[in-house]
Amino acid sequence: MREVFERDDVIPLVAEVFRELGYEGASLSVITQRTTLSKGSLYHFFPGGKEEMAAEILAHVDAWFVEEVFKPLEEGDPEQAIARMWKSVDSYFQSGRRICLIGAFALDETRDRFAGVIRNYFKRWVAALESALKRCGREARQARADAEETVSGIQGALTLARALNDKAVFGRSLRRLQQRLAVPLPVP
Amino acid sequence: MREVFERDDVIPLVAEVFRELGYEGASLSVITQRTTLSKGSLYHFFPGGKEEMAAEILAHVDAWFVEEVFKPLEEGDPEQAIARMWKSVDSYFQSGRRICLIGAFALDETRDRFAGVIRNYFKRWVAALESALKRCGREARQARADAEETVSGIQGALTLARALNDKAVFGRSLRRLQQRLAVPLPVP
DNA sequence: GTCTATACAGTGATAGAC
DNA sequence: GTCTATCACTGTATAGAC
Repeated sequence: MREVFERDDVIPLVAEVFRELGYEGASLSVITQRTTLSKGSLYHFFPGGKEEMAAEILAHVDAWFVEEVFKPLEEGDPEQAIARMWKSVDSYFQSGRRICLIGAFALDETRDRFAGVIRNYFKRWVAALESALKRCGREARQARADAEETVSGIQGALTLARALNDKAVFGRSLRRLQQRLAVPLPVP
Repeated sequence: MREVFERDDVIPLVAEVFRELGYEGASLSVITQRTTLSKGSLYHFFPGGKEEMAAEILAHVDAWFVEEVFKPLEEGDPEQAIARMWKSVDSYFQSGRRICLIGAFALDETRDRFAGVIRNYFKRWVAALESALKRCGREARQARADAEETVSGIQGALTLARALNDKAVFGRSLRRLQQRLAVPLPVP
């Protein structure tokens, strides 16, 4: 029995390896095991090797957030978009069982390789949320501060949940952040 | 010219390499360069190799926080201890230029090797802060929530500052967290 | 598009001279 | 306590058969 893969089938599998082991820790031998693909096949899909795999995955994750989270925040109904963000974040990070690959890459020298993507991802998230908050009627300075604090808080929650090996921490943190972000509707 | 090192002289140097490159990324060849010590010498100090180096460093960092932050929070005047915590955190993480080694280790499979230390570090930090907040007169549930949120928030701030390559983010986040934690003194 | 076989640099680690 | 020399092994990457 022999399976035939598409490039896009491989990406999520490899992504999970990077998430679990980090860039340096994700060796090709582990990747071959998890994908059930040989090195030859992997290099067929990604001639640039490991670095190309990681770049592709980061672009993939980024694109998902752009469509699912950032664009709605930027363009859609702000309150609906914010509610959707909380839902997407909780499900994407599997209620704290899964970490943020881009956030993890930001912490070590891996950042240097992918500085652009990493920076843009977080920059756009903060800016998109800030925009939505302003359209909710929040004052400009406050919107900026709250957006930054929220994105930062999500990353912190992921770290702490992982460190304590307690996904409940993630749920609690998310709920606190969400509550703080909920603006009281302007009194009619 | 030939330098003679003590084990304790080496630890901070190696620690910085781990912080920058992560556990897997910190190769012995880099460590020899940064310490100016040969592999032979390193194995003289750390017969257990890389894993022993990392364990030693984690214990070192942990001990520093215990003395500088946790114990004061647990035993000392709570308001003074909290003020001291903010100062220590800002200076330890060099206002956002330096990341948290223990937090970074928590994110990838390195966590599995050092799960105990990592868990205890964060657990004790949260508990110590919670204790101080209670002694400040805060209600128990609120104290717990605020402690968790603060420690989590610091980790998030480190991640975001690194990702955006903007240490100002760290300063702002720290100030916001600090402000939220500041309890209004009970009205006399 | 998949595989095996292979190249060869770099890895963590050890032995032994000084 | 320091070094150099060397070890076996795994790392990424490539070539070529099917």
